[in-house]
Amino acid sequence: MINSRKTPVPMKQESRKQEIVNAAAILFKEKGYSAVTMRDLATAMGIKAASLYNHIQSKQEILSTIIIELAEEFTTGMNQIVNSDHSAIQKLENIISLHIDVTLRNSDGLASLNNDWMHLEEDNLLYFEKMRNDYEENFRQIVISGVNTNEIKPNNIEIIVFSTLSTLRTLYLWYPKQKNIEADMLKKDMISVLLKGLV
Amino acid sequence: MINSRKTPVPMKQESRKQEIVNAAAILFKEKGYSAVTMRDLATAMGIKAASLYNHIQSKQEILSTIIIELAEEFTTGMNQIVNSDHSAIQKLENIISLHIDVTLRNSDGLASLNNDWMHLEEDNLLYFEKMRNDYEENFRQIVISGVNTNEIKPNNIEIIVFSTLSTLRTLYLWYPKQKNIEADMLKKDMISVLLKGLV
DNA sequence: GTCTATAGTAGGATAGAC
DNA sequence: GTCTATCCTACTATAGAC
Repeated sequence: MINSRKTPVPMKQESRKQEIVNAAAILFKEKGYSAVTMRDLATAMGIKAASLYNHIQSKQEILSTIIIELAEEFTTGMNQIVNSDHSAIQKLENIISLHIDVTLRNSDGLASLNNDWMHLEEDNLLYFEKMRNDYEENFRQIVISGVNTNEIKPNNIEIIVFSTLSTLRTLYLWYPKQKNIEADMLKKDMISVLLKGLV
Repeated sequence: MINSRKTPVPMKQESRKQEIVNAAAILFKEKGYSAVTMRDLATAMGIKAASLYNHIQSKQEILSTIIIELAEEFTTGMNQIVNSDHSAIQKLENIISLHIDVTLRNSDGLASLNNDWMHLEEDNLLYFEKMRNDYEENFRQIVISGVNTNEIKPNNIEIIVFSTLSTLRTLYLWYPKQKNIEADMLKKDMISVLLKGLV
């Protein structure tokens, strides 16, 4: 709920809810959704558990806020890439770039997206699974078109899709540990390693 | 139920505990350690929760049985590879092979090793973390030696280590979905994709 | 080896005072 | 917006009968 007051306010509404969501993402990353209690979260916020419910409706709402927002970000980014008229290799480079951008902006939330999506309920679970499947299928089709145009070596398609996606999906685990690496350098090196190989 | 008789039987002791551990690994893979209850596990085994405690001491013991055994398997395998006199590339190929072998044998347990190790307690947590750090450091040193002998392109070392390990560590998520791929073919293709690149 | 019954604790969430 | 108090449910684990 954005701007739910009588007097209109310039910007940055609902920041208390966002603070809770951000704090929750950090805890979910450390222990997983199921192992984090509302009391843990309240302690991290410096308040009591009951007070959380003035800002959020349920623990489940926190999880879906984290995950659905990120999944939509990936979906939007992928759609732009798919609808561009770049080569397959350029599209893959843009996908790597997309993952790095999202990881820099919200690496905590990506932990939930990767490990706790199965705790989403009802419609949100179905919605997430559809976005995830579509994302993978778009990725696969880009790889296939790259093989067809001889841009990509004709290895087993599924292994290419899996190995590349698994690296991009676990960036969130690794990036925060790297102290002195800039986004542009990271993109360049990831493209080099993922697309051009080690040897 | 195997071997539940008065007369002693040659081999395969404690199989009831192993059945419980195996059933638990499947459930832990689906929902994570914290979200799986002893009632869930008992239902999967076709008994009541209280009956589980005739075979195991605690839920925690199940988790540590799954994880520590696998971690020791990786540690043993890595030590053999490190102490061999192969080239860096050959060592990396053997590491890929090790991961594929372990994944084929126990892909369910690998989910716990990857996602639920932080729920280990006390000594087991420290023991696990030491094995994991040592494993990564051994991996890193092999990559470094490969760069020094010009076997491996001098990209950012950490990116090479991270991208390769993240693919190998998430094999368990992907392999069971592949119907018609044999271990040898998988090894060959993984080596090709991970070491020689896509382009 | 499995059962019923239950102890003891901790979880998500609500009511109502301030 | 936060608090205290509390409800109700569900959890891990134990005791003791069969």
